[in-house]
Amino acid sequence: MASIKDIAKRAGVSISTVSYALNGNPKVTEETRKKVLSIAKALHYVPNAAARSLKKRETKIMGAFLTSLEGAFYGELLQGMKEELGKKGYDLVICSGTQSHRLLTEGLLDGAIILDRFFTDEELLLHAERGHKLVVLDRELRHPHIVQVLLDNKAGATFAIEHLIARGHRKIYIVTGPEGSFDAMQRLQAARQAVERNGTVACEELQGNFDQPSGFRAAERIIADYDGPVGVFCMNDEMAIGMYRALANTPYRVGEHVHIVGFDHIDIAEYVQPQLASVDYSERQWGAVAAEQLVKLIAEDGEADHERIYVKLVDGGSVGEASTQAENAG
Amino acid sequence: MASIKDIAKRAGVSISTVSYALNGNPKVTEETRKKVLSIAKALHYVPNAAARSLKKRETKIMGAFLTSLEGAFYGELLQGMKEELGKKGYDLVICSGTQSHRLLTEGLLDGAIILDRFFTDEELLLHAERGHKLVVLDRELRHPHIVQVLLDNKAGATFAIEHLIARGHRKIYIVTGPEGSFDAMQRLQAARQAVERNGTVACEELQGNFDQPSGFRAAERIIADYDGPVGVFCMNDEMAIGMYRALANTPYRVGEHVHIVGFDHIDIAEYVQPQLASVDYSERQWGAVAAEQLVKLIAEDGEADHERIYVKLVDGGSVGEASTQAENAG
DNA sequence: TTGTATGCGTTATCAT
DNA sequence: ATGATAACGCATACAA
Repeated sequence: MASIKDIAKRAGVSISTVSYALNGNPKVTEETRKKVLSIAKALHYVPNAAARSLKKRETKIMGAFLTSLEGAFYGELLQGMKEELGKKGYDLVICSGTQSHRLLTEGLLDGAIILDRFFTDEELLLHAERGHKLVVLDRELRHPHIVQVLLDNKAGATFAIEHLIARGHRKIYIVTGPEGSFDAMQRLQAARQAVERNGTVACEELQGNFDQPSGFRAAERIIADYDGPVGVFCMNDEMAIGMYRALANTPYRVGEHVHIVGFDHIDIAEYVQPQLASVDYSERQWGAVAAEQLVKLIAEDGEADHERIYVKLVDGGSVGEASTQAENAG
Repeated sequence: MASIKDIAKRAGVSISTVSYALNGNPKVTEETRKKVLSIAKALHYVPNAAARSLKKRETKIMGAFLTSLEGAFYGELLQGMKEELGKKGYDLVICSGTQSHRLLTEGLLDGAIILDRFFTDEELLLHAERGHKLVVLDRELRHPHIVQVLLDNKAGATFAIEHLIARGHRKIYIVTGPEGSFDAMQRLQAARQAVERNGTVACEELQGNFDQPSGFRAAERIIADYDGPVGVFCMNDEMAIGMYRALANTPYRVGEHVHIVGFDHIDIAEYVQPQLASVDYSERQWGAVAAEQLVKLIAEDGEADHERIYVKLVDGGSVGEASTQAENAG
């Protein structure tokens, strides 16, 4: 509650002298500087963020916007952002839900990283148009104040399909992501191309939406039509896990009857039996790169570049050779 | 960038009229109100958070402080907070790291929920003393401006130990949590009591710190001394998972030679084989209750109550009957 | 080296 | 019903 005014009174100087002393301005005497600082400490003085940012027109706070707080997925990503931003003197806050979009527009944030389908492109472009800086992780958006740091979805999906084909699978299911998802769209497009490049593969698409229940339902569909080993590309690991759960109650075995590749290589992928083959990338790096570009965008005003985060396939027992022995389950 | 001043100019009225119109003050004519609103929309007017909170001395933003952004643990908890706060007109931001503690002190937040061992008690008490409101989830702290919403750790630990004893185990290990952790301390204390209440049980404590590697190391210790089936209470699930990993490379089997109970009932607990018995509670409810109390504390100034979150034991194959057949592994 | 004065955008009090 | 004005806490250009 103590303000520079209170300090000024106690120190017998003016508020500007206090301000100078507090901000290390060399104009002030070492003596008065010390006096002011000691009084400030005694009064537990803390600068008021609202007043300072009203004046300086910056907050030194960046925001990360997520579609949801749930799921094991974002920890490393956020950690990567936080560390990188911390080095540059920024704090990071995580926001979620359309209600919190106001934090962006009301000027509480110096910049933001977006991984949130609840933002419309129009909303983001309007915000950029008003002079604010953004990094988008989940869409392609061209604007001088926006930089994209995108996963290499196409490479990942291609790896996944090619892995299944290399293991001899000629019947492949693709379990897709939710309608609005940019990642899902890119993965689907690349997966289709990979299938088509190989004329002999039969491919069927099942609608999913990145959560476990949708993977569970997809598995039920696959079982209903089962007449021999199949490959499945689940466009994320959550759905693959849902599929494991569904198959656990049946005579069908992962890696034997149903061969699964996921995407994201989340922690659980390492613990399920058999281990889930999945497309992997460094979440931490993704976050760090995004943060780095955002700071650049703000500091150098427009000199930041779009970036791509590379992926690789991590093998696992969830994909075996397509063999005719497995035609009958159990 | 447009301010009420700009709107006033365009509308040919004073800034106070604009302010009234924008805030729905009935003193202003319906006609001018409409004009002001339409101009505001045309100018993409957004109120400036810094100016408003400088004046009103509130931000309508609450903060949740976490020790780390990593780990699958906090999703539901935060969701519970966000939903509850949203209903009451508050936004929630998630913060982590000592650097971000400034957001608290600088008045950017109307209140905060603390689950972060990097805060010292002194720091929190000082903050409360300055008039701010806090809910703590990870310590006991008595102050008129602080309310506690704590897990019933003692009941949980007691359940865990009693479960092992009920299954016939007479040799029990307790894998503890990190030094500073309030939850760990409470669990340990209750576990010791539960053991002592039953005179015939041999008990040994192994130091852990809530992460997987420490569970892994504890398992190695247990194996080294193995001479018959043992019960293990891992004070959280992460360490239990680490133990699973360690045992996977040995002839010892979970639920046969080493019988494990965890705490938190995290998602992975359902996917490991055999399923991990663990102390469960509703994260979502925990978050919602914390949020509710925080709002109360701010609105009614001191009329909020300390709350306790109840727990229950979820059984799993990780604990079987203590049987002498299992004395020799493999 | 220090003090005075102004303005950031808003709300709110007091006139008119 | 509307306008002029002060105040919130801080930074800073300018005066002394």
